[in-house]
Amino acid sequence: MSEKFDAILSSANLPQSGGLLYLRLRNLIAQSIDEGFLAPGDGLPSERDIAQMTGLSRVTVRKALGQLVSEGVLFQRHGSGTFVTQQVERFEQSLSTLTSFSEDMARRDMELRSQWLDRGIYAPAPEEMVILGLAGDEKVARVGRLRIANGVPLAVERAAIAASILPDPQSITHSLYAKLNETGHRPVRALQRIAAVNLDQKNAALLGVAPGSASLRIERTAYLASGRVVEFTRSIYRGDAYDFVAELRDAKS
Amino acid sequence: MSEKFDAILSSANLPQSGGLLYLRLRNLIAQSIDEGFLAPGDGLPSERDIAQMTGLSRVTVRKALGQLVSEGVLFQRHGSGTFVTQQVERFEQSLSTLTSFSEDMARRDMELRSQWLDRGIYAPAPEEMVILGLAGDEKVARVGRLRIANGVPLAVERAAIAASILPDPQSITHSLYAKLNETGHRPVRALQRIAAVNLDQKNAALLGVAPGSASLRIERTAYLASGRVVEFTRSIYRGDAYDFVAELRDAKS
DNA sequence: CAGTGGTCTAGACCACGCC
DNA sequence: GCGTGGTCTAGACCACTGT
Repeated sequence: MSEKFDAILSSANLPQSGGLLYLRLRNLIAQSIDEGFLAPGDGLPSERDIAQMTGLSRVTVRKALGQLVSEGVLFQRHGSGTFVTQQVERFEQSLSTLTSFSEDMARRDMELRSQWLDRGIYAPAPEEMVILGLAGDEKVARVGRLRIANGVPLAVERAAIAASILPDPQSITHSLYAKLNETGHRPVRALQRIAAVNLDQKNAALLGVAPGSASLRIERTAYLASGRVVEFTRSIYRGDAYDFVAELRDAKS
Repeated sequence: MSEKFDAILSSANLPQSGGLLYLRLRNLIAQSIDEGFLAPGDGLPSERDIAQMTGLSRVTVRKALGQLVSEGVLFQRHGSGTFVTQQVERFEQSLSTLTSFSEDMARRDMELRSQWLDRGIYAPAPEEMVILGLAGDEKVARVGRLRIANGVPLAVERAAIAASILPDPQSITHSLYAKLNETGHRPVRALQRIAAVNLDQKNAALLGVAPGSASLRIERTAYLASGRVVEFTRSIYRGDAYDFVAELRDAKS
């Protein structure tokens, strides 16, 4: 198990030559993975063993490992060990056609699961009143889901819809858009705002990745043909699992 | 200076009650900022002072501060101190029209500067040969720039163009697209792939943010009217400074 | 229960900024 | 020169996982 490491680590004479110790160890491990000495799923020696092998303190070893964990190269399981991350399959989503997550995955032949985080009628937050154009006494339906494809959590999706349009959020079984379709409230147009954010602890736990991992926050405002706002959704997509693809055309043509 | 902190920190009796120490300190500071006790630009006491005030070790204080730094709430300057982050102005970019960074900023009346990272003719990498459709002996022009708007570094942009289209990259002064326009090689269509990634150390240093900060990596492949690929650009945009906006339409309409 | 990662301490020295 | 953050050490104890 750790003979492999003895070769990798001792050959490099870490304490010699210039540079910061934790960075040299970090690069050594990263390089070993790049060159295939360490394969995805492989376990590393314990932090204490690495410290002894390299002659570094455990704190310094932890700093090197911690940086690779925050970059998504390694992951650690309390009480179990440190391992090389399995590359997850990346998904693509178009930024020009308007489809829901469920429809998108069905087209790809993925096994999609959802875990309900929230599904009910609430008094609207000020933000929701403004965006959805709610009257003072109107309620809002909130639908929050964790989206899981082939067993991998991909996104946290929280939608808000006027209760007058969706009075019974509990009745949604699969697709929100399918439900809106039934009642003639399917949106025909949407604006999406995309930003990169570091995951907070709560969303990181839901998505099964390290806090601070890069993710895409997408705020979508969807409109009916009449121009009325029908849906406002704020989603968090795992950065390591999702690509968004857009086609641009020359403004002058 | 630190009387304010004495009140904040001592009133909370950190070492008492449950929970992890570094998280309690982290939350205490975050809360102080949320509630306005600490304003953007304000300095915090030194790590050693905070340690003494709270009765924690400096390592633990650093762990609490480090988490807030990685979230972009605080920033630290070596030899100077720890400060509350100034909110940077966010920029929006459309994902439906094809414009270059220079043109985009000029429209906004921003003072744009570029710092050259790279500008020359090279032997192409395999990836470049495939994407740009280069012959075996054809060279590639690389144009790498750090984009700075109103003094704030916003993006790292690295473009690759066939040398037969852009034989003299040194002659570019401002806009790459303006240059391509001159020689009749302006792209009319582009595909963009957008992903969220954690910044590595090098790009983080260029953009002036903490390593690990969330950023948007955008790979753009641009096409001439003839269908030939004219440009492949890989850019890194600061996540805290950029929103991308897309308009979606129903596939069925 | 043995081994793992997670937290925490009390020190030390270095590198940088500012006066 | 003095104070700041940045690195590093040698230990300790806790919490979780596996057998």
